[in-house]
Amino acid sequence: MPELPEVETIRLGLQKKIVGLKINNIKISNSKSFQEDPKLLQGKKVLDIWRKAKILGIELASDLTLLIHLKMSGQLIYQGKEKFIGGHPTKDMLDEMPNRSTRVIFEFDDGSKLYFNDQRKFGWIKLMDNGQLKMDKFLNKLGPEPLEKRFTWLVLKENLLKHKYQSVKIVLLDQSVVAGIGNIYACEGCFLGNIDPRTKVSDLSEHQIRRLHKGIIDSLKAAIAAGGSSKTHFINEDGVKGKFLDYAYVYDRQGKLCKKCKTTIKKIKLGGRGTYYCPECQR
DNA sequence: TGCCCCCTGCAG
DNA sequence: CTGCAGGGGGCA
Repeated sequence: MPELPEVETIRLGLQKKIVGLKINNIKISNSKSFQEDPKLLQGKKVLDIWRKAKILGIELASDLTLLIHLKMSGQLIYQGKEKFIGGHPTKDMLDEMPNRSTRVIFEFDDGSKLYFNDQRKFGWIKLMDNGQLKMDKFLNKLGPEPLEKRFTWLVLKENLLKHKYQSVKIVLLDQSVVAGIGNIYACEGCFLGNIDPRTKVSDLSEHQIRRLHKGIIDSLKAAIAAGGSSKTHFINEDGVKGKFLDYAYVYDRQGKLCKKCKTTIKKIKLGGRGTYYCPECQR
C-alpha cells in the first residue's frame, strides 16, 4: 500500500515517539509476518529510524535493525501508555488495538505499544545485523532516492533507459530505476510532467524527461506535506488518514474532470495495474 | 518481458 | 458472484 510519502510520514511520526524506548516484549499472531525469535529483541533500545524506498529500518542497540515492509495493506500504529492522550478518537482513528488484522505487537518499557497490522499478510518484518544489511539483495538493488540531490534528471534518464521499449509508467514502478515510487505517484508524476503514461521510454524527449523528473519530485513532496495518501488502508502512526488523494490530479479519479483542463480522466490498465491519466494534458 | 502468486475484504 | 486493491518475488 504505502509508497515513499506514506512510509516517510510514518517514519517522521514514529521517530518522535519510539526513539530511546526499550523493547520489552513482542507478540506475534501471524508467524509469517515476523519469523525471528522475539527473545533476540528483548531489552533492545531503539536508536533511530530510517527509510529507504518503501522500507522502514528501526535501528536497535547492539548492531541490530528491524526492517519493515508494509506492502499493500500494512500499518504501524503507536499507542502511548495512556490511550489517545491529547487527541481523541475520531472517525479517522482505528478502533481499539489490537484488531483483527494485527499481526505483531511490540511492547516498550514505558508501557506503550507499536502495532503492526496487515490485512493481506503481504508485509514482513525482518531482523538483521549490519553485516546482513550490507549484503541484502533487496536493499542493494534499490535505485536512487528521488528526494535526494543525486537524483538528477540525467540519472532518471539513464535509469529509465534500462527498459527502453516499455511504457514509462511501468518503468517508474521498477524500484531499481527510482526508489519508492508506486502506483499512485507513478500516475501523478506522469500527470505533472504532462507525459502520457503509455509512452515508450525510447520515445521520450529530453525535455519530457526533465518534466517527468520534476513531476515526480513535486508529487512526492506534496504528498508528504499532506501526510500521505489514504485510499483504503493507509493511516499514520496515530491512526490518522493522509489527505493527499484530495489533491491528486488523476489517481482514482476516472470519470471525473481534470483539475487543469476539465477533460474527463481516463483509467486504463498498464502492466496489469490501474493507470489514470488526462488524455488532454498528457501527450 | 509477462503472467501468476502471496492474502483478505470491499465495491460493483 | 467477479474483479480489483499504495507491492514485489518467482517462474517460463
